[in-house]
Amino acid sequence: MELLSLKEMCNLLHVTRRTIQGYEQAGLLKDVDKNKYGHLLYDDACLDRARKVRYFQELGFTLGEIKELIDAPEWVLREALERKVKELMQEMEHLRLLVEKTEELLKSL
Amino acid sequence: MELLSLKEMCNLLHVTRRTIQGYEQAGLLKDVDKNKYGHLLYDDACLDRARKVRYFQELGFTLGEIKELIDAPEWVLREALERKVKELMQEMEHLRLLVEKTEELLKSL
DNA sequence: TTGCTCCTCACGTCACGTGAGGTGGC
DNA sequence: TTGCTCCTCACGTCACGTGAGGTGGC
Repeated sequence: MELLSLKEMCNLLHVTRRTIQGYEQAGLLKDVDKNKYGHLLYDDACLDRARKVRYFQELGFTLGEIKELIDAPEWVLREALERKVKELMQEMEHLRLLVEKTEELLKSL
Repeated sequence: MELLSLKEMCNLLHVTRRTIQGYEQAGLLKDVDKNKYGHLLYDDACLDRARKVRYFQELGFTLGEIKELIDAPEWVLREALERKVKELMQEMEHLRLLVEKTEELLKSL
């Protein structure tokens, strides 16, 4: 199996090494091995997992919440996602009003 | 002139005293007086200013950016707001796609 | 004296950013 | 030896949260 270096992971995920380190500190991710120079190595399962974390973060979950969700049974995930979708829709509506208000303000400047 | 207590400010703005303290530390707000017991007092100009800060925060500006903006000439404000509106619209589009993707995911669960 | 509210520090939190100090192949 | 990359701490940042310790009127 081809293993990925930390740098390759970072490039694929568009994050810095510090972000990956943060995931490790949060107990979300772990290198599968190190090469003879001590360089960190990851496999495809790690990559998938890191992508999942990224996706949950985009949805607005904290790393702590993600830790509870990422290996949770499906109904837990489902409920969390449904709640989050509602929150995001409210946030979008809030942003819409804010943009509207700001465009009015810009006209009056 | 009727002065407002810190508590009244907080209630009107729906923020905690710590938030107001943060504004003061950032150099954005200052009490106009203290009563004989040392309690902080604010006037209507403070309230307006705090509301402005809140509004800028909702738009996504940091306290540091707000410090640059709040007393800036109109064209500086205009440019900043126009940029921010564009950012917010991109963010809204991103959220829309994210919600769409998540609703698809929910169907498949 | 007790209970309540207000004050001013000041450390904690979250998700990283940003060096510091050290290692190993080229 | 120099330059480059990688490593592991560990303090810094941002906008507050959350006590700690002290004051004053009731």
